[in-house]
Parts: sequence; C-alpha cells; structure tokens
Amino acid sequence: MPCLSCLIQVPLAIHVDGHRSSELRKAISTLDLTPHRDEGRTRHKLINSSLLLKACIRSGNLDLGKLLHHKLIHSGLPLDSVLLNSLISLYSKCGDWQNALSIFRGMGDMRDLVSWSALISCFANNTMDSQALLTFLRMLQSGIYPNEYCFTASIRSSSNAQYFSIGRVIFGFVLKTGYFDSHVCVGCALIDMFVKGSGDIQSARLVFDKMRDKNLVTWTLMITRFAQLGLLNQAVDLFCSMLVSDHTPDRFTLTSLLSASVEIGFFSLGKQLHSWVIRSGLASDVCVGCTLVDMYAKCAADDGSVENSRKVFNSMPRHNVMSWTALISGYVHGRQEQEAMKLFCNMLHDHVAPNCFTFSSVLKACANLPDFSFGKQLHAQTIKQDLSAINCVGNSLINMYARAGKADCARKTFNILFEKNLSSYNAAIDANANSEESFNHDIGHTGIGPSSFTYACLLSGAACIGTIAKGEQIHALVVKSGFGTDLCINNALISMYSKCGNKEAALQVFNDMAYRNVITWTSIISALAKHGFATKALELFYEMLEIGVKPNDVTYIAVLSACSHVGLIDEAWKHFNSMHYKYGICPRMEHYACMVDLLGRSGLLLEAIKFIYSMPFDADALVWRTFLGSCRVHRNTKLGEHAAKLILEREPQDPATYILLSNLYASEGRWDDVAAIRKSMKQKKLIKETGYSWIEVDNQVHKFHVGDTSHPQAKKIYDELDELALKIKNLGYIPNTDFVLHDVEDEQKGHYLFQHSEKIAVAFGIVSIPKPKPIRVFKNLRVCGDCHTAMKYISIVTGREIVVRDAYRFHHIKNGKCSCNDYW
DNA sequence: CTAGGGTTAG
Repeated sequence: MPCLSCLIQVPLAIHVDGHRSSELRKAISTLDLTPHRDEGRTRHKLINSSLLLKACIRSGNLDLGKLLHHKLIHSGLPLDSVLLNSLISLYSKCGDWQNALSIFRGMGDMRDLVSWSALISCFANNTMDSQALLTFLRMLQSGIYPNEYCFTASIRSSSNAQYFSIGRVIFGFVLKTGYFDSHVCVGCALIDMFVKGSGDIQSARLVFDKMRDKNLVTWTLMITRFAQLGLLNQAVDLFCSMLVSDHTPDRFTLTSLLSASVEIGFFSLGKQLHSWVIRSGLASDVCVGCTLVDMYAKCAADDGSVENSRKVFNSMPRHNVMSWTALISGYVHGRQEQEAMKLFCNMLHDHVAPNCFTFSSVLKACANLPDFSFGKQLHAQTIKQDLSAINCVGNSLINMYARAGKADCARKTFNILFEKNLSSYNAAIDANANSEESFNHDIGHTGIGPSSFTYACLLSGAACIGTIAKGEQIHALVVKSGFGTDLCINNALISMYSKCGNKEAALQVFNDMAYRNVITWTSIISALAKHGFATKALELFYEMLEIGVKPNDVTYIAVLSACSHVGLIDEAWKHFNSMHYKYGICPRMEHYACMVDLLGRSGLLLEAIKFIYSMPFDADALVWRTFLGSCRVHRNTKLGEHAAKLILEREPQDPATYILLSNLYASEGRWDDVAAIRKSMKQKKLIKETGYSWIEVDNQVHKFHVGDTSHPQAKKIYDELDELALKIKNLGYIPNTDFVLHDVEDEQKGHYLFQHSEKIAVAFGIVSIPKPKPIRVFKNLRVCGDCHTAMKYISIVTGREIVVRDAYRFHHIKNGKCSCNDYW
C-alpha cells in the first residue's frame, strides 16, 4: 500500500472556475477607487464596484468580495444603498451574519425595503429563524410594507416546526395581499413550510394545486418532496403530469427521482430514467452522473456486477468527490476491497480531495483487509482533516477497530465523537463485545432507542463472556421491547445460549421460531456440533436440505466440525466432496482445516499431511496449527516439528506455536528442548497467552489464574480441592503429569496439577452453586487433559454435571463420561 | 441590490 500522506495534500487547492476567477481578481485589484472631484466619475466608480461585487456573489467567490469590501472602506467613497445592500448579501452567503448585521445597523436612514429583505434572508439562510421573524416584525412596525422577498424569507423561517403557527399567520397575510398568485417563489416557500414545518404533504400538494403559475422549479420541488418522503408513486405520477403540461425535466428533477428510486431499491425505474437522461443530453451533468454511478453501484447486489457503475463513471466528462465516492462505495459493498483501495489512490492522484463519505467507505474496506496498517494511515488522515469526530467517519473507524479487535482504540474514537447516534453506540458495543465493558454503555440514558442490531451486539457480547445471566436479561428485554420475533436477534439468541453452555435453551429458541433462514440453521447445527451432539446436528442439516434451504460456506464448516468432533470420517468426506458440485461452494482454508482436524484427531497423520499437500492452494498457519495439535495428541514429534517450522515461516511471532511445540517436547521428557524454546521466546519477547478460567455465580463473573489465591473464598476453595483430590484418587484417578512442564518430582507435579485454573473454578462452583444446577466453567485456552480426566471423576464423586467451554468446544461431563467421548 | 429545486456513509 502506498503512503497516504504523499498522496493527500491538505488543504487541497480549490479550482472553481479558475479562468474567470483570475479575471475577476485582476479587475478588483486594479480597480482605482480614489475619490474624484468630478461627481460623475465618482458615481461611475461606484457602479463599477457594484457590478464587480455582484459578480463575486454570483460566482460564489466570497474571498474576492471581501477584498473588494476592504478596498471600498479604505477608499473614502460615499457608499450608496445599492452597494451596501449587496454587501449584506455577500456576508449573508458567507455565513458571516455579524458583518451583515453591522452593515445594516450602520446604514441608518439609508435602509430601504431591499436592506430589510436582505437582512431577513440573511437570518433565514443561517438558521436563525427567530431573528428572521423578529426582523420581519420590526420592519412591519417601522411602517414598511413587505414585498415578495420578505415573504419568502420569513415563510422559510417558519418551516422550523417551532414557528409553524407563525407561518400559518403569514400564509393568511400572503393570501390577502395577492402575492401568492403573483410570485412563484412565495408558493414554493409555502410548500416547504407545510412539508418541513408540520410534515403535512397533503396541504403542500393543495398549495401546489392552487398555484396559478407553476414553473419547472415548482414542479421539481413538489416531485422531490414526494420522493424524499418515500412516496415514489405520487412522485412518478406528478412527473408524468409535468411532462403532459409541457415542462422538460432538468438535472434537478432527474437526480431527485433517481436517488429516490435507488433509496427504495426500485432499480427498474432508475434504469428507465437513465434512458431519459441519455436522450435529453443530461448525461454530461456531474450530479446526474453521480446519481447514476451510485444507482448501478447499489444495484450491483441484484445484477452481480459493479461494471455498469464503472461504465457510467468512465463515460462522465468530469469527476468530483461524489462520483469517485459512489464508485468506490460500490466496490466496497461488493467486497472488492483491493479494487476500492486502488480507485481511492487513483482519485488522490487526480487531485480530488476525499470527504467524510469517502473516508467512511474506504475505512469500511480497510476493516475487511488483512493488513491493518492502511487503516491506521487513514485514521491519521481523518484527524489531519478534522473529520475523525464526525459521525459517519467516526462510526466507520470504530467499526474498523472492532474488527481488528482493538477495543481500546475503538473506545478512544468513540469518546471524541461530536455527536453520538445509534450507530455510534452499536459500533462501540460491538467493539467491546468481548469484554464486560460493553454492558456499561448504558444506551438507556441517551434517549436513543436501541435497535435490533444493538440487541444482537449485546447478545454476542454476553456469548463471548459466557455470562448466561446477562444473556437472559437481554433476552427478557428483547421480548419486552417487541423484538421477540426479529430474525437476527433470534439467531443471536441461539448462539448466545449455545456459547453460554445452555444447549437446551438454544434448541428452545430454534423450535419457537416462525421464520428461519440459513443463518438460523447454521447456528443451531454449529451449536449442536460444539456440544458434541453430532448426530442431532447432521439430522438437522438433512432436514434443512429437505425443506429447501440452501446451505452456505459457514453451514459446511459447522457440518464438517460436527463430523470432526465425533470422528465421522466417511460422512465428512461425503459433505466435503459434495459442497462444490451440489451447491457451488468452493472449500476455503477453514474447510480444509476442518478435514485436517478430522484426519489428525483420528490419528491418520500421514493421510492428513498428504491431504495438506494436495490442497489447491498453499496451506496457511491455521491448517498447520491444526495439524500440529494432532501431532501433540498422538505424540508424533517428527511431524510436529515439521509443522511448527512451517507455521513459524508464516507467522514468526506466534507464541501459540512455540507453546504447542514445547508441550510436544515436554510430553516426551525432552526438557532441554523445552528450555531452548522458552529461551528463544524470551529473546523474541513473545508472551504466552496466560490461561485462565471463569465461572458465573449469582450474576457475577469470577476469574481464576493458575494457583490463584486472590479470591476472598480461596481457603474454602482449596479445602474443597484437597478433599476432591483425595476422593478421586481413591476411585482410581492417576495424575497425568505430561501436562506439567517443569522437570520436577512426580509427587510435586501432582500438586501443580491441582492448581490449574479450571480445577479451581470447578471447586468454586461446587461450593457455591446448589445441586442440581450444572456447573458451567469457561476457559480461554484448550482444557488441559489431566483436568478433563479429573473432572470426569469429580462428576462421579459429587454427582454434579460439569459443562466446560474451552477455546474449541464444549464438554458436557456427567457420571464420569464426557460428551466429547475423549475425542478432542 | 433582496427569494425557490438535486447527489455521496452506517
């Protein structure tokens, strides 16, 4: 990826009509404004200034206007009302109402009707509606009779719902004066007053129908308001009436209709309008072009290709930020991130400055890119351009950090947002879903109601931590707030209950659902697979196929892992081979990894390695890590070393591989090799992910490390552990000291084993959770083999059911047996 | 000299 700061020059020079603006600048700077004793000559100078000022206002070149103002003040010329009124208008358009007002105040007796109109418009333009209406009132009080300009401006200010009642009074006034019939602009303002001030499109339509003279602008305005309210039928009807009454639609009419049809996904209408655009010669208009690029980009999901969007883009004579952004967004939505980033660079090469929408889109692409560095560069650029705190950019940044697992960066970005909307909260909740912090985003106090996405994120957060109490609370909230039948939420509920260890509740949700999609089926199949109920999982898979739900790539991962967890080799081969020819799904790396896992677990190490080398693409670290895990279980150091070497070639900084290899050496008593690995890890400053376990008791999550004595009830827990150790030894439990890495006496090793975090968590569960509730323990890494054995004995001596969720799967341990059949 | 309509993100 290229370096962004080389490409983006901040601030970018604005070339607005460069040719004419340079002429204007020359005319202003060479303008001689020294007063002349001949009155006629002085008058001529004032007229010239007035003409130049008008040119500045019309071309929107406000800087040159200010320059001219400056020259006029210092010239000592006696400025007339026409010039001063123009200056008010200039400042009004700059948003500089203070200067406009001070000119107005300085005018004294020179104020005329135009000055008042200009000031009222100035307040109306700058969303100072109360000031506009007060100025209108003051004007009436000082005995000046309003004209159509004053009416349009004050009606515009009454479009603010707060002042709608004043607007109705002005409406009555207008009807009496006859301005309604004689001036189109007044009618237009009234249409907007009803739509924006009270959402009353019917009255707006009535105003429209009663207008005597209607021009193109009036028709377009009415059509646009219908379109913006989603009333596309009425907009199209009106469009037809407009054609019948012999008005030719222009670029405004068409962009407005086009964007409305895109908004509701009515692409066939959009395509018809495109043909109109071509016939009417509007295709060269930048704005119309932008909307068309956007339309074809958005209907790419329907016709499967961004190419049409690109064709329109290529045919445009000129481009701006919007056309670039529309096309880039199309590629981002089509998951062609590389192409989107390429276009983004092209856009910068073309000296088009990105805006907040562009950043929002490209950041979304970055969230899906494996390389995180480009996203960080973009973040820096948004900060440089003061855009990072704007909603649409900030929310995308939070999403990106959420994807990258950088919850702290996401939180920092969230904190500096100017204004937090529902998307911001959802993004932040999503980013922190893996930590308890997500529940501290108290959306209830913000006045923003939660959406189904909010609940889905909260549920996935609860699922990650495994806090079933929180999960149940959210479930209750979902039902209470009327989201009980929402498909996405129900899917999230299935995986929440599954990941919290309550397979029955997951099935309950599944059975109660009236509508199910492929995600629903995949979730339940995957849930059953992880809990060791492969037969039931496959049954549901066949049921799903029978009722005609088409499986996707994720479904097959669930199916293959179901087979893998119980060692159904033939069944797995059947599905692996059929996924492509039956459903056109190409096996991805993850599918191959599932097969390697299956073969490896079954001890078919040679077949597994043959399979890896027969893959159509180079196996990645995930595949080799899976294989290495099997080598450890089946104690094949030679193949294990081979796998580890290949993983470290791909991911030299991966501590998990060192640990797996070191465990492999340890199980063979090769302590020198273990020490060498530890030393090399230390040199590389790699930190092993520390193992820990947790358990939820009375709504509280209790977390334990190896040999943890920090818990307030530590004494009680260790007493229980001692007692359990004694009981299960009598039953025949022999500590498996392979799982202790230190080169110490066996007696000592047994002692270390009883300090493992999962055993501590189980002991705590036994003393604090009453029978017959199951004890649900969670571990961040894979559960240790000795702990697994010990827990089976513990389930016998205590008569308790123990459910362990480790990094890979669930173990339901009851009466000395585990749902994984010791096959893990 | 003062007034009215359109496009892009999640």
